[in-house]
Amino acid sequence: MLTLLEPPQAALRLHGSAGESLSGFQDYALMLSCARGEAVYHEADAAHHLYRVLSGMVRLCRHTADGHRRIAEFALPGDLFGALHGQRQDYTAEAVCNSRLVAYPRQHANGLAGHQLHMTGSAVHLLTTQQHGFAMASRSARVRMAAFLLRLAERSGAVETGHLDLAMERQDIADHLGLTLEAVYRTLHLLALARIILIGGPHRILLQNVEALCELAEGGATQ
Amino acid sequence: MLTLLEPPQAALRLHGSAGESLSGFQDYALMLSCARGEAVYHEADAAHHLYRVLSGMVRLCRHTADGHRRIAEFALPGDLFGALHGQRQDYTAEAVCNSRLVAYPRQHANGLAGHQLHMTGSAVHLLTTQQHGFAMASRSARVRMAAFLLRLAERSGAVETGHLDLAMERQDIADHLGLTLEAVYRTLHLLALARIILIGGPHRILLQNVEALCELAEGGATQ
DNA sequence: CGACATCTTGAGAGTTGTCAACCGGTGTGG
DNA sequence: CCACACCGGTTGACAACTCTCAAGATGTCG
Repeated sequence: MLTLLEPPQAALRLHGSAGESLSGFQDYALMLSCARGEAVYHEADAAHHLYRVLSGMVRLCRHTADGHRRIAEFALPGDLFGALHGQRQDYTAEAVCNSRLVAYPRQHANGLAGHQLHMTGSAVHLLTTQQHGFAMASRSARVRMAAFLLRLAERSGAVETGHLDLAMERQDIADHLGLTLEAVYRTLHLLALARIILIGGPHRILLQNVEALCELAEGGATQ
Repeated sequence: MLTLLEPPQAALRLHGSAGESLSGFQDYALMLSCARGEAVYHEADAAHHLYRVLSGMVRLCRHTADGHRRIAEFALPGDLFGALHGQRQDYTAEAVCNSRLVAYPRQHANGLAGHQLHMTGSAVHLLTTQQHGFAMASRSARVRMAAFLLRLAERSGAVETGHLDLAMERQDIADHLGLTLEAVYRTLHLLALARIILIGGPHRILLQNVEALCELAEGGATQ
């Protein structure tokens, strides 16, 4: 069973302690650490487990035929990820930064509070996917970036504090938003010039005008 | 109960016969016709029913603050639509062309085969939303159009026959793909010049090179 | 200190948005 | 019956935006 948590590509270190955040799974849950850049699993791997982020961040991505990468989602602390249905994983999961995860064997998840977990996972994923899809429907880099920052801020609780921690690299953001690396820099710079955000280093964004960010994200027209 | 099926905005005509395609719901299902352009329900209406398309096509859309319209999905014959959770509808549903629908009271759907229906609906919607979102991540009009045509062809069984029926207008396609009306024309024209499709009128597309369409939709890079 | 990855900015080319005009069918009223 | 308005479809010209390519700045780690 433990070997399932150690795909040959990833140097995951297992911890003895059990997960503590999901009732009913303690006996089967396994905690694991994952260093920056390490893969938790790869696309088409056997989907034996569900994962929950305890700390850090995980990116769920695919690679297209022509070598481009598309990041479907960033999983934040508290988020579940891993294929709910089917035998194989849909995405590759990689740690954006040093992260701690809990792995739940899917057989037990299905057996115990399976339905609830199913529904929760599905509903959350559906909602988040819809929001992202709507943002991507706009072709403007400003709108995409605004929607991305806003959603990340809401999910990480940064709307109140105004302090947003961008754990991922610029290239990650680019692959998530369907933009180029340069467009990400320019757009962030643009938002900073407009006094909507303040860039306090590569991984620190201060939200100065959430209102304006909302307007951009929502009302954003075509281009 | 019948009044629920007749929101004041839509002149829906009810039929006496019950739906015949979903076992266990015949006693509660109501069949209804909806003329081109009519609304089945509006965003934020009370979500009392689930709907299934028997014939025709329904667009699920929202209107942004600045008056733009975004079509999240086109529901084809066999597709379910309507909010699964929550008290209110997420989208406005309008008939693209004269359509026949079946309405299932959600309370009975939840009571009887509720879980299965839930899961089916969620899973289908999630899959379809993901695919669309991935296509939208590309900024190229060609890629978006190719993915749209391909997915519509797969869902309507047009891949085999090669004959695709575009019931919706060009503006509907534009609002679905996040493009302008003119871009839709140009892109279709471009695909026609490349011998990938053949335009046999506003609502008829002949698929001439599905391979090339797949390559465009999948391998499509950023621009 | 040097190598390397990441971050950042600049200049030109390409694609799409914007604006405008035209075409064809349909419905309506004189 | 015909003129007209109207809607959907279609195409062209220009501007704006982003991508591409390139170079430099900053920072991290050996």
